[in-house]
Order: sequence, then C-alpha cells, then structure tokens
Amino acid sequence: MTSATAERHYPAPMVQLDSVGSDLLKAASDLLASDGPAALTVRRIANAAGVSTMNVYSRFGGKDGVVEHLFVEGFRRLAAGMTSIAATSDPVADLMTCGLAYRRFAIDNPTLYSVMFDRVVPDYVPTPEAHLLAGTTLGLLADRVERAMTAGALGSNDPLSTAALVWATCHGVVSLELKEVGPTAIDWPDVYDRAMTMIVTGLA
Amino acid sequence: MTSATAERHYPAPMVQLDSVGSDLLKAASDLLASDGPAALTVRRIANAAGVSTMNVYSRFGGKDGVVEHLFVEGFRRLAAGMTSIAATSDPVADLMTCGLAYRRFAIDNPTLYSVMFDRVVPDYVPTPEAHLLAGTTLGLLADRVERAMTAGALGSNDPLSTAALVWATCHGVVSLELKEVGPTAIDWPDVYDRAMTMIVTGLA
DNA sequence: TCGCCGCTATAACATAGTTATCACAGCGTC
DNA sequence: GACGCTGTGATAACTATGTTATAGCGGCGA
Repeated sequence: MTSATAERHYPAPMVQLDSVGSDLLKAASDLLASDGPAALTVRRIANAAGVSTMNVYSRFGGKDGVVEHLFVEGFRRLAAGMTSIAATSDPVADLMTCGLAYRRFAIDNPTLYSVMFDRVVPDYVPTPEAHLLAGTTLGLLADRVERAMTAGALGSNDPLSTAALVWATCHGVVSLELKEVGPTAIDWPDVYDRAMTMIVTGLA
Repeated sequence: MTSATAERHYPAPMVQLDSVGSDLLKAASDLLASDGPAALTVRRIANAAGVSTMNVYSRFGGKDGVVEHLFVEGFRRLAAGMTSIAATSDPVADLMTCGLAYRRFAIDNPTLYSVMFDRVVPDYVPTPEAHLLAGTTLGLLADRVERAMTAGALGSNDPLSTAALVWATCHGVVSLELKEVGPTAIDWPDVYDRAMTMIVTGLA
C-alpha cells in the first residue's frame, strides 16, 4: 500500500492460518459485509478480532494482503459452487444451472463480489497468483461450454473465449443490478433469466 | 466524505464553472487518467490547478463533489456519443453502431468508466440526480431497442428492460476486458463482436 | 539461571479528507 | 475619503488512515 511500483507479494493464500489469522479474516469479511469497504480499516479489523494492528502486518503483510485473501476466498467459493453442480445429460441445462449459481453467489455475497470485480478497495490489485485463480475459475465454465458444444447445443468456437462471453454477460447483469444503476423499475432477476436464454439461443 | 449517513448534496453539475472550477476538474481528470484513482487527492488536485485545497470545498463541497462531476461528465459524453449516431433504415445496424461506440468510450476513457461503474473512488456513491442521468442514458438505448422491435428485428418485449439487458452485456464484456481478469489469451474485441451478434440473434 | 529470539502491543510517522482560523481585497456607508 | 463589513481563499490544525519503529514480554536452548 506504500508504493504502487514496489512488487507485491503476500503470504501464500492457501496456507493454514492460525486462530488469530482466521479471526482477522472473519472480522474483515464481517466488516466488509456489514459496513462496506470504507469500514475496512486495519485498526477496525484488529479491534474486531481483539488483537493489535501489528497482527495484520505480520500475517498478511498489510491491508492489501487481507483483501487478497478475501479476493481468493471469493473465487474459491465461486469455483466450489460451480464444481458442485453435477453434469447431467443436458449440457444446456447445466450451463443455466451454473448461471443461476453465479447470480446467487453474487447476490448472497455482494461485498465479496465487489472485491473480486469492482476494485472497491483502493490501491488493491490482485497478484498474478490471484489472477491465475480467476482464470482457473473461468476454465471451469469453459469445460461446461465445451461439453455443450460437443453436444451440438452450442455452435463450435473457442471454448475459453465463449466462456468469457458467457461470464461477461452474467457479470454484466449482476454488476448493474448490484450497483442499482438506472431506474428501479427494472426487474433484474427477469433480465438475468432473459440473458441466459439469449446466450443459449444466440450461441446455438 | 465525513459520514455516510448525512445527506449528500453537491453543487449542481450543470452550472457554468469559473476558470478555477474548470481548472480543478481538468486537473482531477488528468490525475485520474495518468496516475489512477489513488492519486486523486484533494491536495494534488489543488496543486495541479495551482490553487489551495479550499477551492475544492468551496466549489465542489469536497472530494466527492469533484468525483460526482466526473461521473456526470462521463455519462454526458456517453449520451452524446449515443445521440450522435444518426438513425438509419437499419435499426439493427444502428444498435450495433451504438454498441461499438459504447466500447470505444470505455476503452478511450478507462478511468472515467471506472468512476462510473466500478465505484473506484472510496465512499463515493452517486447522488440521485446522477443516478437519474444514468437512467436517462439507458433511455436513449431503449429508444434504439424499441425501434428495432417495431421493425420486427427484435422480439417484442419491454424496451427498457431489453435495453438494460443489452447494456449489461456490453458492460460485462468491457468491464472484464478493462480489469484484465482471466488469461490474457482472450481476444476481447472479438468477444465483444460476438456479444453483439449474440444479442441480435438471441433477441430476434 | 542466563541470554537470545520471536511475537505482540504501543507509540510514532506520513498522508489523507476536512474544518477552523485568519488575512486581505472589494464594496457600501458615513 | 475613511471606516467597517462581507466574503473569498490560503494557511494551519484536527481526525483518521496505512505503515513502520520501538520496546516489552514470554519461551526456549545452553
């Protein structure tokens, strides 16, 4: 957080945390969910976890390290939700189920979603490792897309690129829904449904 | 910026600014474009404009007021680009031209786009007036959509809701492109093209 | 038992947004 | 023409932030 040019490197996100570390993460997540990104300060996180601010630095290398953990945790949850959807004989239905799971994740974790996609914490930019994780999650979707392609339900094309298109469409709708842009008259869940049918018919 | 609960009210964005005011806005815009949102500080804006920080408060009510101006300016440019596209006899082509103009705006003004859609400046949330402007811009798109519907090129549906769907799709693609999520191998301009054809075929 | 190492809390530092203070210019009034 | 008011703007002070330095404390090995 000091200088943008210095190379960033936070403790590996996957490592097992001690109780203070997990308390800090939980406190940060709760703060973010309850009071928004502006409330996510090092002192408040430490206070909520009942420890001193130094723990944030010794364990996470600073505020951005905590945010990185939240970022990664978000993508892990998203990926877990995606993989938990068993493949059926109907690839298109599977794709739609994935889409619904995506929206559910975003609606249920709006602040986490903001961390992942809105750069809502100033100065935090994901590390290459975190970027890689996001790419992996996209790969999960690409697998579903490819299955639908081989089944003939979707026109043949680059699966990754097509997955990016599907992802972008879903992301665009929930993103605008969460930001409450435009008139409140818009029925966003309905728009989301139409987006998914648009995808399967438009890419057939 | 002091408290989130207090009602916000910035000077009307449409009023003619004096030279100091416009200097401040230009300085803020330049800072945002050159050094990113983190560099957008009151002191730096004032320094770049060659005046004291107080001017930011007397003219814009604080940092958020400056950001609000940028937000509004962004939507005005976007709306201007939209209205500058003359309606032809081919409503679908017009819609695609609008889509291309949308992406061009986003790519040409990435930081402005971030202010408008990413909440990249901490604590700033658009005022109801700014929200209204965003809704108006959506209405411009809805007009194009409705024209395509009456021409039979798009299936009949609520124009505003459909415009929201179109907007969300375009926004989703450029948003992911600008954030550089996923593998760099993705050809985002191509994805955008495919998104637009997906829209017109999927909503036909 | 002594001494060193690591961890944690406290306090200090730089910078942020914001607000208070104060000097000064412009103008009306006597 | 001089005095005082008003209002603008520059300076400096205030609170809060991320971060870093300092110092105390305990635990472990010798």
